Amino acid sequence: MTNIKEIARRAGVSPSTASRALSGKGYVSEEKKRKVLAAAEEFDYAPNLNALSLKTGTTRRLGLVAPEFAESVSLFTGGFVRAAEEAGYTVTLFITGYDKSKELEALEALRRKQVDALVFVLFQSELPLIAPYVKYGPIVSWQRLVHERIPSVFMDQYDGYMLALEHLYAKGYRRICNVYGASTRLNTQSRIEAFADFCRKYGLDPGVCPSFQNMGDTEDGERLVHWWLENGRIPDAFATTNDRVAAGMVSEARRLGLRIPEDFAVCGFDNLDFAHMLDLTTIHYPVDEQAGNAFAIIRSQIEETDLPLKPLKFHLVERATT
Amino acid sequence: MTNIKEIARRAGVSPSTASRALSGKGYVSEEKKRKVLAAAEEFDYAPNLNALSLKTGTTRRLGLVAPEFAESVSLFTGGFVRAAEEAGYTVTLFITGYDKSKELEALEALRRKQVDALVFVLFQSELPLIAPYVKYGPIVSWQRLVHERIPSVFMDQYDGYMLALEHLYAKGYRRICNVYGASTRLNTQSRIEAFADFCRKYGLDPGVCPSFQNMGDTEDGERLVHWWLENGRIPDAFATTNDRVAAGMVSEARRLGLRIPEDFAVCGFDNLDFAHMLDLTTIHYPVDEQAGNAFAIIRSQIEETDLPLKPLKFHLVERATT
DNA sequence: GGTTGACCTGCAATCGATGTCATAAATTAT
DNA sequence: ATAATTTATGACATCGATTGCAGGTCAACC
Repeated sequence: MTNIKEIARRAGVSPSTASRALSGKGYVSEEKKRKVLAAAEEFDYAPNLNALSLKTGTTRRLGLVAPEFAESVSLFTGGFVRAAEEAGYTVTLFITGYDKSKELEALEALRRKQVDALVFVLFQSELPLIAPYVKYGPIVSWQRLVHERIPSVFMDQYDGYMLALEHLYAKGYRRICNVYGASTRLNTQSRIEAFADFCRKYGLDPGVCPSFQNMGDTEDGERLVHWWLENGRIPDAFATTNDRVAAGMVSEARRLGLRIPEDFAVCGFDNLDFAHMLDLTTIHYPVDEQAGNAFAIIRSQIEETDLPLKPLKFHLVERATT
Repeated sequence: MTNIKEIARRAGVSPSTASRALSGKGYVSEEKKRKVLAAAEEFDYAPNLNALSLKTGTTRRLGLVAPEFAESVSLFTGGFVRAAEEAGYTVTLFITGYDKSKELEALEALRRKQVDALVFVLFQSELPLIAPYVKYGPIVSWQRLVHERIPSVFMDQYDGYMLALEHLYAKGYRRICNVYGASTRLNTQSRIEAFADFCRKYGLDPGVCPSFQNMGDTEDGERLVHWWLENGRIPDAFATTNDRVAAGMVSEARRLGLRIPEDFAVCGFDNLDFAHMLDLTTIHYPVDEQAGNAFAIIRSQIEETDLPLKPLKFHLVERATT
């Protein structure tokens, strides 16, 4: 439509002068500046960002790669986008559905300069496949990992899980069942350590209940209740990997007429939206702020400054299920 | 990095030939084609999308404008992004926080050719402010509205609400309380009509219970329960604007020791994730598919074809609260 | 043998901005 | 009065691709 040449013509100056007038850089006489600005106003000029991106080699656009938009991912996304917009960046979404080839597409988008940087929320690909792409722009991960070129903004869940265990102990529960998430995640390892330390501290037998791994969905929680009803004495309390599993346990228990926390207690993790509706005791996970930190790291790398990260802490939200 | 000129040089041809070889358009001898492809492979060539966008004036990037990233918005977003990626488009997110100036930024992004089109999920701005921007690219709305240049993919909630009312009637509830959403929304009007028709059909007195408007949050639901406990005989059933309100009512009732549906029934709307956890009877709203339709409309306009839209229907999901 | 048309290739323009450079006028310093 | 500096401006190259056009070869056809 109306480009800068057109504006220059209308104002009776060269494109260079028009550019200077509009950007405010370099020398321009007051008079011509006025004319250019007037022409820009009149003919509704807006710079073409693609031209700028080509020229500068940068887009002020970041890519966010996530498998889907469930609860905590959308929290993270919201926090990330807000932080980015605040600083004048824009965010492009890549949804992978746990498909590695889709993850590759996001990496290619970085290579083709469609985005300046990438944040991986959760991913499937092997690290050695992702790593070479850092030469095209910063890559940050939410998922916990160890790599010298790809920082991750994870929080070690040892502390958070210990919070849950201590709370259950304080409430008088002794036979505690661990409901862990994916066994491959480093956080599961942290939680296992936390439990071991917890048992040592209070002289409890770590083997009093079996632990469970790879639990993640509401359905897992529902099944778990049934498993226990059919296989021996139900534990005093469950410390779970996330609120979804916890919610599944709580709602299934209610359906079966069991009372919570009298028949058994449940502590969730994450403090998602619906935890409040279910009156679920849980550990609050500051996903929002963490997303802000992810952005800060990216921005630090892009702008070669050193932005401070917000220190984050888990905290207990006590409700009615413990 | 490595651009097409570099590849051309390495392959011993001109950039034009290299371009033709890479794109497969126009005549290129087999031999040179091989050489170009080999060079591209060897030197890890990837086209700069910004250059392409500048040249073609199109980005294959769409903007999605939403106030925040809560439940149903993220469902819509997920559906939209999946549909877009399927067709080779990418989606950039604009989160407004109900701030009109942020909505304007999204519109400006369209004008500056950062995106080819926009979809507004929910917005605050007046239509006459948005409308002029359609000359820069298609704009579609999820929020229901009437405008000849801005199509909206709303579903008239008359049918869905009637489904809820009929269900409550069939279950034997007669004193039904309407819990409506924002009074400014056209959908609220549709629901009021549905209720009027419903009462006429069954010879019920529409004024048997007061109706409520501008309910939207969990907290509204919680307050509503208290209001009724303090102000007269509680209705047999509540037909609500969305699951959040319904969830607030259900969870507050449980907290207060009331039994559902014996003391009162509640029917939600949307069938969000957590409805299952709360065993909430609700009306399923096919947000996913609707987002797909929103994309189809945009694509039709961009590519000047005429893609079919998927016909959508509400349906009842009966659970334990009615 | 000359015309036609398919095939192949590279030059140069283009998309819309920025920025370097040369040139020149106006101003200040010496 | 002259040198040095600041101010002002436009021509032109550049970012990285695509594409119209002109010029060329070569086989086929009449």
